[in-house]
Amino acid sequence: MNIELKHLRTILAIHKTGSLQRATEMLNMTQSAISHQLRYIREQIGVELFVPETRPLKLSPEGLELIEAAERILSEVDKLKSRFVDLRSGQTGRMFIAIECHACFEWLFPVLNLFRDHHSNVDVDIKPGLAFKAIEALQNEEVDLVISADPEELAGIEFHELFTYEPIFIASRNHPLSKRPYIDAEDFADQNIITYPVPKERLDLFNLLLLPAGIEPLSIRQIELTSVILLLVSANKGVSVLPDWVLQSSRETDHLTQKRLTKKGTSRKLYAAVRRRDSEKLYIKTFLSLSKNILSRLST
Amino acid sequence: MNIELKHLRTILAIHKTGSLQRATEMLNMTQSAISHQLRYIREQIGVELFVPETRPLKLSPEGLELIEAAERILSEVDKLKSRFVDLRSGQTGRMFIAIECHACFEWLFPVLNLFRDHHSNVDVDIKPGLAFKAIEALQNEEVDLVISADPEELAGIEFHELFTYEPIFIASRNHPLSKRPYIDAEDFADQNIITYPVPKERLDLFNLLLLPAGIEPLSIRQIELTSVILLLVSANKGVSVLPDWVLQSSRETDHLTQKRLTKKGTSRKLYAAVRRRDSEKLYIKTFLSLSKNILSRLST
DNA sequence: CGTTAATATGAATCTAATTCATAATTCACA
DNA sequence: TGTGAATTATGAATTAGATTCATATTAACG
Repeated sequence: MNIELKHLRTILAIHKTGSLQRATEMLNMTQSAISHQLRYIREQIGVELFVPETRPLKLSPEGLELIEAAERILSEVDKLKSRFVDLRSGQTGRMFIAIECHACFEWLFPVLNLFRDHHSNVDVDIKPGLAFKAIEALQNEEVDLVISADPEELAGIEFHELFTYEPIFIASRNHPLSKRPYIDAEDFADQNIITYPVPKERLDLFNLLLLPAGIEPLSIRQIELTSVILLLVSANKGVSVLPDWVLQSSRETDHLTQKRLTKKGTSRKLYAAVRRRDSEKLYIKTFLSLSKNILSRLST
Repeated sequence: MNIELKHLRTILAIHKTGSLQRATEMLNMTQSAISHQLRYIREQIGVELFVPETRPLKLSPEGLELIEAAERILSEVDKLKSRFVDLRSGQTGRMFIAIECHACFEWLFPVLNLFRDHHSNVDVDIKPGLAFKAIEALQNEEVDLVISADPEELAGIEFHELFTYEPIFIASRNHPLSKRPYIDAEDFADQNIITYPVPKERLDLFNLLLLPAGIEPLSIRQIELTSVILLLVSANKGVSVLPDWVLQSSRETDHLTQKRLTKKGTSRKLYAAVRRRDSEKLYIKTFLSLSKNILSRLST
C-alpha cells in the first residue's frame, strides 16, 4: 500500500470543496487528474472513501477517518516545513561557540547577554575543551562559530574580522619595569610570566615577541582565571600580557602599571569563523555585529 | 517547498544505515537514485542535512530534527495504513443496522450480544426511524446492514437469507377461534387485531392473507412492544399474528392458543441486506452466521 | 601517496502522473 | 419521466519526473 502526502492533500481538497470540479482550483490540476488520483488512492487503500454516486460528495465513515488522520499528518508536515523556513532564514537555530582565545570570555559573555535579547529561540552554548581543534569542530558541525586570532583559507569557512586589540604588558606598580616607557622582548628574559594554560604558540606574547626573538622567560605560571592573573600580578608574583580590552573592563587594575610591547606597540585582530552557508543567517549576523561593537560598549 | 513521504523514508534509511550505499538495500534503489533524491531534498528544504564530505554520514543538527519529525510522521502514516488493512479485512469497522421488521428485536438482541464477544472493536448500533427507507439508507451508507423480508435486485446490494419462519395466529385460550384446526382469511373479518405500529403492507398477516383476499378486520390496534401484544391477546382484547420465533422464545404464552394460517400453513423468509463490497468483511460474515443459527439457540 | 570504497553527476531511459478529448452519470427542473 | 446542464470517469497521448547506467569525483585507510 503506497500513500503519499500528495494523496492526502487531494482527498482533503475534495472533501473541503465537496466536488472534484471545485478541488481543481485548490490543487491546480485538471478534474481528470484528480479523478485518476482518487481512483489510484481507492485501489491503494482498498476502501471506499466517498459514498459513490452522490453529489455533493459525502465521506464514508472510513473516509472520515482518513480525513482526520490526513489533517493531523499534514499539519505536522507543515510544522516541519515552517521549521525549516525558520532555520534557513536564521530565525532560529543552534549557535555553539568554540573559543581559541582564553581571555575572550571577558567580552563574549556580555555579547551573549545582548544576543539573547534578540534571539531567545537560538540555542547558544560555549563548548570548552576543543580550543585546539576548534576549526575542525566547525567543519564537523560540532560547533557553529569559532573565535580565533588566526584566520586561514579553508573551503566552506569564512573568517569575519571582529576588532583589533593591543596586547599590553602589565606588572605591579613597584615592579622595576614599571619605569620603562615600553617593554621589549629582552626584558622578559629574567621575568616570571603568568599566562593562561595554553601552549605558547597560542599566546600573543610568545607569538609576537618571544618566539621570534628566541627568548625564554625565567618561569611560566599558568592560571585559568583572568581575575586571578590580575591579582597575582598586583601582588608582584610575576608579570603578564593581556589584551587591552581585559584591562579596560576590569576594576582590578589599580595597583598595576600598563606598558606597550615594543616602542611602536603591537596589535592583533580577532575573528569569528563560521561555515559559509551559515553566514547569511540572521542570528549569525546579529552576533557578528554585536561582537564588533562590544569593546566600545564595555569601555563606557 | 515540496516534501513527500518518500523523501522522509529516504533520509531515514540513509541515517539508519549510515551510507547511501547501504541504504540501497533498504530502499531497493540504486545508489545513484538515492543521491539524486538527497540532492533534491536538500534543494527543497534549503538546509544541509548531513555534514558534507564525511563518512560515515553524520547528521547535522537540522538533519537530526528532520529525522525525529520524519519518524513521528511516518509512524503515524503506518498507523493509518494498518488501520485501513483492518478496515478492509473486517477486523474492525462500523455496523449500523436498520430493521424493517418490528419483531426482529426479539432475536437481534441475542445475536448482537453474541456478536460483541467476537468483534468488540466493531461499532454496532441499531438505527431506528428509517424502517421504510432502510434500503435507501444502506445505499447512502447511513447504515451498513438492513434486516428485511423483501429482497430486491439492486446494484451494489446483496440480500443474504437468514432463516425461514412461520407467521402464527394467536388468541386467548377461550377465544371462539381456538377450536379451529387452522385459521383462514375470512376468520379475521369480525376480529379485533393487535399489531405493531407499521403500515399494513409491511405486516405478514396482511401481505399473506388479508390483502390478497380483500378482507378488512373489525378493528386494528397498534402496539409497540411484543410483550404487551401478548398480554393483550391473553386478556382477550383481540387476536394477533406473530412470527413463530417470538412465541418459541417467550414465556408469556400460557393462556394463548396458536394456530396456523391456512390449512397448509404459511412461511416467510428473513434477509440481511449489505453493500456488496462489505460482504467479505469478517464481522459481517460473523453476523450473518450468528443470525442464521439464532433460532435454534433461542428454542433450547 | 596510492588503492579502495563511496558519493556525485550527466545523459539516457523508463515510469508514472497529468492533460486532452470525450463518454457516461447524475442532478435539477420542467 | 424526460431533457439539458453540470459533474465525474475513462482511454490515449503527452509530459514531467524519477531511476538507472556509466563514469567522474571525492574521501578513507593502510
